[in-house]
Amino acid sequence: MGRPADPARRERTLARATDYVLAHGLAGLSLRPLAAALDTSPRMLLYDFGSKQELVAAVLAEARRRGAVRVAEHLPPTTGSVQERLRGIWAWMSADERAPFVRLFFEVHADGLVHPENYPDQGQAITDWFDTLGATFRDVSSGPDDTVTPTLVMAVVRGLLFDLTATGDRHRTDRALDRFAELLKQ
Amino acid sequence: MGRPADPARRERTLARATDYVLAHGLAGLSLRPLAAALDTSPRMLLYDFGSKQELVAAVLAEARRRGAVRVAEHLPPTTGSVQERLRGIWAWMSADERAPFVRLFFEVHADGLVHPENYPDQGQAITDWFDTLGATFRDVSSGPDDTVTPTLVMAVVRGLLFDLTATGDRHRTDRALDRFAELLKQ
DNA sequence: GAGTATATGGTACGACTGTTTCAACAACGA
DNA sequence: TCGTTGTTGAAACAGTCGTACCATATACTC
Repeated sequence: MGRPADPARRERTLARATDYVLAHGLAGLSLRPLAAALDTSPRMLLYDFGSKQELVAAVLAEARRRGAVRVAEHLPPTTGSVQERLRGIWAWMSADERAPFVRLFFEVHADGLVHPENYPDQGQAITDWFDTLGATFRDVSSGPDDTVTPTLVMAVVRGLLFDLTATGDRHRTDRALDRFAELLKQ
Repeated sequence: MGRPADPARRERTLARATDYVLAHGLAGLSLRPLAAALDTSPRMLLYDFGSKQELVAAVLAEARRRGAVRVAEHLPPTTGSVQERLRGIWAWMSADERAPFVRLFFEVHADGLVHPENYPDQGQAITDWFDTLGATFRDVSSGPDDTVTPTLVMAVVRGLLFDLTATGDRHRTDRALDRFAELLKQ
């Protein structure tokens, strides 16, 4: 009895809040501007999420969920040469459409270095890639549970993303990835 | 005439403030706690630096200065094999003593992605490494002004640092660097 | 209608923020 | 001693932050 709950409201708010965080970043996030942009109120944000910390956690989970879906859609199984696969991963991750996601990625990592207690699953997010990439680069791995190849591939991608986002020099970073692909081929 | 100025005070404060930022990070930096830790007052910090923004800029310049000195001291010219040089760079950059510096490095990069206007020389800091590393890996470069090799080497180091700081898995990251060294050797 | 649970708005609290203002003190030359 | 310049403390200002409190509105069952 009583008024029926409306769980869709929270979901709708979460989706729009995730858009907002992807657009504006995590660092300066504040309830009042966020609420204003979402046509709601700080009161309702706390009503739905309990606290800012829980809201942020929900937003990050949602962002990661979106990213995982896109990755699953995009990464095909082992087809083509090593270079083609590597170039595909790089082209997709470094595309302009991924920029907000990449930015949030770096932001969370940096904040996690200062406040590790807030991100209990930070390591998990990194190592999760290994299952995906381990399968993709099985033919250049030293074994079925080779973690070294995925580690190196992801390090190159992340390191070049770091460079690209800081310098904007796409030509140089693209060529560096090609060089890595050549090295890996041998 | 009048009381003589004491420029040493500002220098002393800057040095200790840099220690503090390296220890506590940039994100939550606040004048009152900083002043308390430095046995001074917010009043004096603004007196010496004009504003918080200028103080931060001075601290970052000082941190970069310290880093540059250490790098210059540590990186010898081209001696030993490619693997030895690469392993030396990695061992030095991933050492525990460098952790505060690395953390600040990632923090500045992340903040620069959200507020590029505050870091006009962000790209510069990246490309500065090329002169240093270009010289160190001259024998595997395709030419005297090859920027691709330094870009790739730095991407691997930064990417693995990202991984190491997030997961703490030194064994796996060490092995990934070794794998890269083998690839580069060929 | 009453009863009840959910959903909101408005407002204020206490703790912070960077910065300013006003006053006083300290060290020098004349 | 006096004027001058550099230094410093205390307090306040105007703003923002997350959050709690209180009232009210809404939508349902009985």
